[in-house]
Amino acid sequence: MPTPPQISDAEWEVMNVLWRLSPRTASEVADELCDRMDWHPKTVKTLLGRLVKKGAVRYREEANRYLYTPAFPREKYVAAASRSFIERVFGGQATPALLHFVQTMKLSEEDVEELRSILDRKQKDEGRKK
Amino acid sequence: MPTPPQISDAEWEVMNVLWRLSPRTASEVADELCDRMDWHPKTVKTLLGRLVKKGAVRYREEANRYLYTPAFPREKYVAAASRSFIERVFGGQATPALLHFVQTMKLSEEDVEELRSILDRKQKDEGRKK
DNA sequence: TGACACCGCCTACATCTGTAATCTAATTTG
DNA sequence: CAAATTAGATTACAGATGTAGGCGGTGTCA
Repeated sequence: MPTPPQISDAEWEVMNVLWRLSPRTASEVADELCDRMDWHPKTVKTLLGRLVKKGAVRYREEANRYLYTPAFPREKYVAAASRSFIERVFGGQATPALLHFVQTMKLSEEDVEELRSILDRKQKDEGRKK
Repeated sequence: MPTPPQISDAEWEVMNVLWRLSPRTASEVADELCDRMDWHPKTVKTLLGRLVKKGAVRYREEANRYLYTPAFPREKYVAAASRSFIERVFGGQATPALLHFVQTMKLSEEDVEELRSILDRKQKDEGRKK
């Protein structure tokens, strides 16, 4: 299993579209991003090409058009990006990172409730493992 | 007050040293990083130079040596990096990011306790504001 | 006092990134 | 069918980044 290739900020935007909706033609992806990001269609095409070259995206020809799909699940990229972010910004210490987020973010009543219940579940699981 | 300039991954390492210990001479910073990162001293000097040029680090000459200090507090950079990370990876939705972290991270008993108490405090503050 | 070791400053250089334009072959359109 | 549009491939190009090397001044040790 190959490791997912590194992708840049702009490439993330493209991947985000494909993770939400795929397979997609280049133009469909471009439409989305030209709109949301105010990018030139050519730019989107270039990014798709680079993603294919580095193996983050695959395509197949079908009914004489190219359909693009992510080559790796979003979760892999989320995990890798999270790790590298925490590494850089918090010296690899995840707990300070987490505390920072919880402290600085504004959370709705429901968010807080959900967090509490996740913590409850985690504690139970921990206990069970031991 | 000007906005903190963008800094790259390698530059973060340098800043991390200065945020922990400053003011520092270039060689002191270099020693740390040559060790931890296995970088050439020249590389560290270059990075320091770039950081000075872009205004993220200031220096003063004192007893004929240069002493470097961060020009902005770490918190500013942490906040900016967090925002851009969440933007890229979670489409700007901070809550899913947070839930993801809490779910995937392994947390000690104390971590969970601390999180709970932060949540308690937040809820109380919210109530007070209303 | 001469050779050396460092210092900070300027230069180097291959990649990666953002942001397209051009070229060419296929497709749709009048 | 010829012209125009489109799609993908190739090329462009400047600024950021990682990773140093070289140069000229100066303090150091023998």
